[in-house]
Amino acid sequence: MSKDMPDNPRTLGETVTAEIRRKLVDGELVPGQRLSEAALSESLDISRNTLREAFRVLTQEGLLKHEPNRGVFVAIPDMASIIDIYRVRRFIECQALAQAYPKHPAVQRMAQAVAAAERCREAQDWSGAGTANMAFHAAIVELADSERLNTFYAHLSAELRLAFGLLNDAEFLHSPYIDMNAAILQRLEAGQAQEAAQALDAYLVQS
Amino acid sequence: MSKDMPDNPRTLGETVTAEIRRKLVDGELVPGQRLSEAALSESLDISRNTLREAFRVLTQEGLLKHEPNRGVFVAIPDMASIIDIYRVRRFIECQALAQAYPKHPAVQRMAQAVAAAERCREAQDWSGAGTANMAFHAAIVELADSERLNTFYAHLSAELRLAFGLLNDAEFLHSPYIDMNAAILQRLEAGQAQEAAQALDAYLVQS
DNA sequence: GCTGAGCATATTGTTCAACAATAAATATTT
DNA sequence: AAATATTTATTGTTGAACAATATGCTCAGC
Repeated sequence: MSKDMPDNPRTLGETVTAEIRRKLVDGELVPGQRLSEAALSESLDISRNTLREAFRVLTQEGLLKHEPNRGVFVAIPDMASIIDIYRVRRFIECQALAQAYPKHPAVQRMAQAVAAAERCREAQDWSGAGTANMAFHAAIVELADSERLNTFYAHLSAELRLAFGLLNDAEFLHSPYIDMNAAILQRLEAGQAQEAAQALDAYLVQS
Repeated sequence: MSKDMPDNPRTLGETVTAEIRRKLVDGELVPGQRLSEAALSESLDISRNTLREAFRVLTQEGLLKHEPNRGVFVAIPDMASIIDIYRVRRFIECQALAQAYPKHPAVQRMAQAVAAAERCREAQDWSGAGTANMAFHAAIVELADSERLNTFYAHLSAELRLAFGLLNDAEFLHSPYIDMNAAILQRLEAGQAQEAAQALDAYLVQS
């Protein structure tokens, strides 16, 4: 996946950063909530200093908001932010699709994501379908073959999950688009990159 | 400019982060160099804990590299990184240009950058010309109207300045492209966004 | 001379306790 | 009630301490 989120967190700071990040995207910490240094550090059984280092990283990722002398808060993705994220997604994903060549290894990952989503729909596992959908779009970005673009997209994705953590109608959001993803994949595999990009554009524009 | 680099650093940590960032892009700290916590914290007259917070931020920006239990080093932009950065630049800037509409406020900033670069060339101020060139490309990204894209590009830009800090043939790098920038601007203002994007593509592809 | 095991040393990782600086809440005065 | 002063809680920052780890060194043993 991405390089800036090591699988083996060698240091405690990295471990706790990953843990808080997970709580954020999983909705255990809700937007706007204030994160007290004293309370959280005791709750996680770490020192305040170590927690503050994690705060800086997550703030840089856009998941937290740091207001000097006031504290850190879970980022509140306002409408402008959501619009901005979708604009960037459209900007990046469409171009990645349009300039992709059909034999790219990421195409296989797109296919796997589509298959997984269809399996999840079968099993009524909408949460899993959502995850598969996100994997699909991440794979699209991988078509561009840029490490930096991938990690950037990972940050966007996390921010988006934070935004949609509350309105959790996962079915309404993801289910109708499983077929759309399949159609996009099909066109790309057929060498119709432009058409695939156009389909994705229509998909993202209405969101 | 960008929102993640406040002009009024309210906290000491932000101040020192900005200061180290400046030293990095100005070449006072060279790639590969190890940054001792003890030495730097004493040199900057701050505590180790505050310095470590700054380290986390700059590591997240890609300017430093953190090796657990070994220390932090100035990032060494290898050839792969430089290629990656140029790939992303081409990816983003070309699309931003292609989909731009000529009356966008950022066009004015592009024009200002071109004018400044020509003035600098007149005065043999190649460092200033380089800065103007960077402002030109930043303005191109602004055409896309995305705050996140802008800050992402700012990070790329800083990383690039870090990479080119040593091989400081600023004239060779920037001077020949002043006219190219002017040509791009001219085409964009004439409503020929596609042609402008193509010119930029050729420009970036050879780098 | 070379290799490897074990020890010494320096640096980072982490914690703790304290105090300064600031903002929010509360009380006081007009 | 409005403005001002004061209290209080939280963050900002520091310094010191100790644990954990990597590096370099010493010294057998061949």
